[in-house]
Amino acid sequence: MQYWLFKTEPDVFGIDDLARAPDQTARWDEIRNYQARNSLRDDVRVGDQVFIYHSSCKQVGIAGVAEVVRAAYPDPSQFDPAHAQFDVRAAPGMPRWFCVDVRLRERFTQVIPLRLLKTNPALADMTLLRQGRLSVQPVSAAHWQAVQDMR
DNA sequence: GCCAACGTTGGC
DNA sequence: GCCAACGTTGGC
Repeated sequence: MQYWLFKTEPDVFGIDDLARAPDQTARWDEIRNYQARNSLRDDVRVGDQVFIYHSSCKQVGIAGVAEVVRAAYPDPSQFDPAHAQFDVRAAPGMPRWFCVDVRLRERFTQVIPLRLLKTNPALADMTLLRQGRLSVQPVSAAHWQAVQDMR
């Protein structure tokens, strides 16, 4: 079992939307970054635990935990010409982008702010703080625990 | 809205 | 394969 951090913009789809989704389960899609894609496609497995991170919003930070319930499959949005994330270079049978399904496990009573994460020495070399723009990133067991300890 | 950091594209 | 130009992310 591995740990991850997935970013999302709550104005588009946040942890509250996940909580309201049928079976509190949703497709994690529209990832259009190769490094993130490679993680999704090759390394994210059913049962992996995921921090849900809210970006580009009022309360930037880690909002809760989800669990991967379906491993990588082709992201349908890439094939839909009406979709903003349509990719003309992709074709069914030759998908370029992948998605997974996640189920909510826990919504933190308070978002753990990025501002606070930055002050924790135990997180100094966490990918989130080092490579700010990666939308799917692995989290070490030590970093996972250090974040949990900040709740 | 600004802008730094980083990712992608495409000519050569 | 290099790298300039351009596009995007995301905190502030």
